[in-house]
Amino acid sequence: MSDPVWNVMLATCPSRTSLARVANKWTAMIVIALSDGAARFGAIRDRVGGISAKVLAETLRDLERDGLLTRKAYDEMPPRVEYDLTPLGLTLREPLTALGRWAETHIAEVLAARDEYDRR
Amino acid sequence: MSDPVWNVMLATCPSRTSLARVANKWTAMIVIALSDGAARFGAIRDRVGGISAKVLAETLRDLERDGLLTRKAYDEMPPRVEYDLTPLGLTLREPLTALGRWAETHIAEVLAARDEYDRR
DNA sequence: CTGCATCCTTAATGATACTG
DNA sequence: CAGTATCATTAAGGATGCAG
Repeated sequence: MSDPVWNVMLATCPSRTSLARVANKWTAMIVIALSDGAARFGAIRDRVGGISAKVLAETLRDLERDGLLTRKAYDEMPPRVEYDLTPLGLTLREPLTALGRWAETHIAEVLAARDEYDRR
Repeated sequence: MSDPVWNVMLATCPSRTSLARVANKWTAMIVIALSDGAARFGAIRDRVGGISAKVLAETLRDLERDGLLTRKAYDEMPPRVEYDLTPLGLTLREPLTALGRWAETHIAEVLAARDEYDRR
């Protein structure tokens, strides 16, 4: 028996939920923030500019649930929690850092396009 | 004079707005839908399962504004409008189809991870 | 057919305060 | 430090009707 034929273009295909999680700016930035290895909650928050503790905690929980990263809480005071990409999460590093680089590489063209569009 | 050093990890960097547009499920699916060439509004809506006319029209306008696709309205009745990726938009084809394939390829692992997470 | 306008509902995010 | 809880705000999305 082979797998179902997953297709993200179908509204009801389970793979759609996965695309929604992965094609997401917070996911992209968190994966980028973890590209060099494990990091603590506070370090991730510092790296992902503008993210609130609430959104970060929620997104990290979602990513852990989807098997993209691990959460390791040390029983210390004050608390220390480390997040790290799983092997599955590591497979996202390339496509998502590529998207981040795309945004940086082409922003000048995008800004120019917006400017021209808005002048009409 | 060189360009500013764009960095999507900075909340106020203009490239962040570009990442937000590009790391987005609707954007990904629309780019995928246009991978084989120009398509009409209705054809895109049919290919991107579950998208409403409103969201599609809004997203297409945003993508046109950012210079990622062109919109060509023919003066006919009933109307016909064709959308096509620009050279800039074409550079997104690879990273975004890669994300779509990722979602389809790894959804089984993701579902298994969710299952295990939820059983705790 | 391809939208836009409107209204409505839901989801995402932000702000603040607080606890182990 | 790493969250959670709560409340308020904003953005995203859906439904319907209508127009060129």
